[in-house]
Amino acid sequence: MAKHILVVDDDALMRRSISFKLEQSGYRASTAVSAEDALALARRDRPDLILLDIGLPGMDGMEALRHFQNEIENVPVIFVSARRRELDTILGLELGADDYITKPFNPDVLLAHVKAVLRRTAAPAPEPGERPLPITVGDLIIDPAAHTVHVAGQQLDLPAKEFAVLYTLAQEAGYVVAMDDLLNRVWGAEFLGEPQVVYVHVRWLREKIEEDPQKPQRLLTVRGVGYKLVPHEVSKE
Amino acid sequence: MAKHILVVDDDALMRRSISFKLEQSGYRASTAVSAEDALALARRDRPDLILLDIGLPGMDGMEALRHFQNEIENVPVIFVSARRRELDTILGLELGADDYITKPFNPDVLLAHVKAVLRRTAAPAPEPGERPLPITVGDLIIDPAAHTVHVAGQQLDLPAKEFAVLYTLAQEAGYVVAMDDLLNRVWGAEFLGEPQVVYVHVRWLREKIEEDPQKPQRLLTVRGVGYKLVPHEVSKE
DNA sequence: AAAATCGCTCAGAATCTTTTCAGGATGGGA
DNA sequence: TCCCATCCTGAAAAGATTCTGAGCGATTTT
Repeated sequence: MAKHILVVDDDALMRRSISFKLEQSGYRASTAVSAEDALALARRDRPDLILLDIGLPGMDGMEALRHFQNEIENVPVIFVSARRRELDTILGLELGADDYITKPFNPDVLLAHVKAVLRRTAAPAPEPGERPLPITVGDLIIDPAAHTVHVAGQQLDLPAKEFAVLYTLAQEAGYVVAMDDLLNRVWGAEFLGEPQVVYVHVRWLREKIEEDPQKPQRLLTVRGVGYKLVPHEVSKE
Repeated sequence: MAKHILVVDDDALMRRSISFKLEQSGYRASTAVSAEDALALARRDRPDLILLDIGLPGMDGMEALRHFQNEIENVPVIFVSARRRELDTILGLELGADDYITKPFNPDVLLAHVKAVLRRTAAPAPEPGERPLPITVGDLIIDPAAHTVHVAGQQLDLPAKEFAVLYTLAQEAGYVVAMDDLLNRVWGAEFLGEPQVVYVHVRWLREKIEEDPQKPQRLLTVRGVGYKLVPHEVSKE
């Protein structure tokens, strides 16, 4: 069964080209010019995914998002932000969008996001209000909900970025996370700065979670590839 | 190896200064005066990124963009627009390019955008379920996701190139991989160096995975052809 | 206001990898 | 057996990557 995707954008050309691309890829696309229209449409014919432009006249994106999530059960929403505006994207994600993408974007990239979100939301029905679970890696416990980290029993306070790095690595515990991946996931795809930031944050992290930061046991670098977080049990005597 | 960037602009000075900056930063740049030329060139030598001027005579930017995206698989494109004015006209069609930048621009800013686009298009988020699986060959276990190798229970850390060689051989375990194949798959088709590098890496590898590097049991050379990786169970006493 | 924190950049140093080089071994066909 | 392309070896050069310490704004805390 073809997934139904609702495209909400006030720009006609945009609507047309997005829905063209989607249909070409086997989805069923419907379009709406405004959030109001979109809501009406969605109530009649529940979409599996909504592509929502933020810069809508009338009801704005944020508000629309709230309505969608109240009225339509469990609909993933991808924000499409009109300009490079970090604020939008961050706010959108905190408000509950499942993903975002900023214009201009490559149609293939859009498609990739659509697929990813559909896959992610399809499998494990995420209970609303369910908190992300803490991740344990050896004697490390990283709790994203509480934003806390425990190392060998001790609680740690980490700045936001450091936490994000650690959490990202923890999600792939045991596996290497490539430098680029790390940058994309922690700093976002729009990040224009130097990749060296990673070194610095890793260093600070190590100063906090490693016994001997010079000889990391938990947060290892895989030269030429990236970093990985591995379990480390305290050696017992 | 060095990423290939295709610069399309009808202004010679522009072409030269952009490609100079790119090459100076370690990229391989080629240039084209027109969209037609660019297409021809791109078909012969697939670029990793295209910097496309919008205000081209002849085939215009949008049309060129469409051609590129149809004909060249998955090529990210950055629009370079001559004026704010022009940009507005395409902002209506924000679908298509991966990024844009307006003239005049600071070369460093251009570079930052190039890097960012390459980064975000390079790494396809490694979905947890889609990690490459470890390969077992005798008492060797090669796990690309963790970037680890186990020989008879012992964990090994291998540098990137060595790992790549081993992994490539492991993928064809039991069969010979020709020298040329190995070079292509590990070093890429555009490798200009001496094929001797392979000997050296094989040697490093043998020193790590063979009990007696002089008498290889796992990584065998097939004279005149290449190398092969074969299972080797430790003889038990 | 001063002080502390955070995120980032920078440049030089330290480290590790990769390649090259030159000579020596080796093995298989003539 | 002899020869020669093919491989191997050790060492050194060349190249990349990562680590460090320091410093700078911006923001928040005191």
